[in-house]
Amino acid sequence: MVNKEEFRKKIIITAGQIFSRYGFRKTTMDEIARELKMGKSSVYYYFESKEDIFKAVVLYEANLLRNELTKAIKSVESPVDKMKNYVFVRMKTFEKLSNYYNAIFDKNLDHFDFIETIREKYDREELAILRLIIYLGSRRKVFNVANSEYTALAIQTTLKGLEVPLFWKKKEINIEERLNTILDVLFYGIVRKKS
Amino acid sequence: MVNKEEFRKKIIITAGQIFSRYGFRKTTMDEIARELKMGKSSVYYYFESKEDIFKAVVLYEANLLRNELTKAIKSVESPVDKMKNYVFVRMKTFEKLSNYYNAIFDKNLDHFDFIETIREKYDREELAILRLIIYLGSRRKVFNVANSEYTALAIQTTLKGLEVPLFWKKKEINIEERLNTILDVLFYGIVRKKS
DNA sequence: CGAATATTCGACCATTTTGGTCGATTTATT
DNA sequence: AATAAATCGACCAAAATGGTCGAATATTCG
Repeated sequence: MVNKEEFRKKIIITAGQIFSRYGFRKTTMDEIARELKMGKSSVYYYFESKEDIFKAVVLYEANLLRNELTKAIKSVESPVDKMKNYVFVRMKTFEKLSNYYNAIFDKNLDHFDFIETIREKYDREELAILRLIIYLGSRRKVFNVANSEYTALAIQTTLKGLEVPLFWKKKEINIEERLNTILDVLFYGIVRKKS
Repeated sequence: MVNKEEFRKKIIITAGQIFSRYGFRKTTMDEIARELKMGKSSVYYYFESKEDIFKAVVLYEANLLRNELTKAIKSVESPVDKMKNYVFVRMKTFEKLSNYYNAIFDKNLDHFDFIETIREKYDREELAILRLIIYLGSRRKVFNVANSEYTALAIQTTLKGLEVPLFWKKKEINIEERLNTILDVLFYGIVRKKS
């Protein structure tokens, strides 16, 4: 193999797909190896355990999410649009990164220590982004908030509340609609009233 | 328990949900029992084996499908509408009855003898329905076919071809659109040209 | 080339999981 | 109270599973 890292990535992606279908528990190392068309022992050449692969998958997805998010807020100028984009992309992307999502939110699943670490890290990062957007909006007199820190925290709480029902997407809730409503509510309380 | 049959049905429905999530193989008897809030041995009081439950689930879903279909063609009068409804409902319902669907079409899954039997039976029934619709349309001079039997067979083939890609619904194919197109094609070759 | 290194693989193992059983216990019926 | 219906926990043999190891095969490099 030309690049060992490249191969690890391939394993991560393939394993990620299987994990997202069956969950960590019900996914077999043989299954992963079979899908990769290689012997099980060969997979162990790249990762030292099943948990290790899962960890890499979750990390990979978490990074994906962060990239999407930074891209999303960079793509627009106004703070309102930044906030809108952030919420939308966060939601849409979460839908796909089911391993990251499940790892963090599914209580029934096995919980590893590293997940807590990752969760905390990304919570912190998210808070920083939100704080920045709010601060920017505040500076431009578009937002009217007393304290960026606490406001960011409040918004993050809202977003977290939004995550769980995501799992019930089977029901015919129009997610766009719902997001827009939430954004409206958010802005209605946040946007400086004219005059 | 008031009614033993009633309880069997409850097991069938619950087990059906789990089967549809994990497949036959990866579903555990303990899991089914746990979801039903009863001991595993109690489940065995109603069914004699895991395969037995699966059989019942598939049969149950197959019946559901048939009911939906007969209802659908009875709800309208014109042969064209009957045909339209039939194709639509068949498609929509298949999406939900994943156990029946998988049992029949997923080659990777374990295959039991009883599945073949069920498949053949419902193939025969479907053919009869199609034949009837075509015959009716033919009689009313709406359809123009030489032989109901063979035409029904041809349509069934088309429907079967449509089933497999259903599984790839992840892709953004607009299923309504596609169905309509197929129906158009179907009718364009079938409907008697005016004058 | 040939030695050293990287990669793959099949066979194997210890432990866990799992479908299924059984006798005992509890609950409902007569 | 006696019988039958239903539930359950403990248990088991067989299968599945995560992981190991040494050998085999490719690849790199002096």
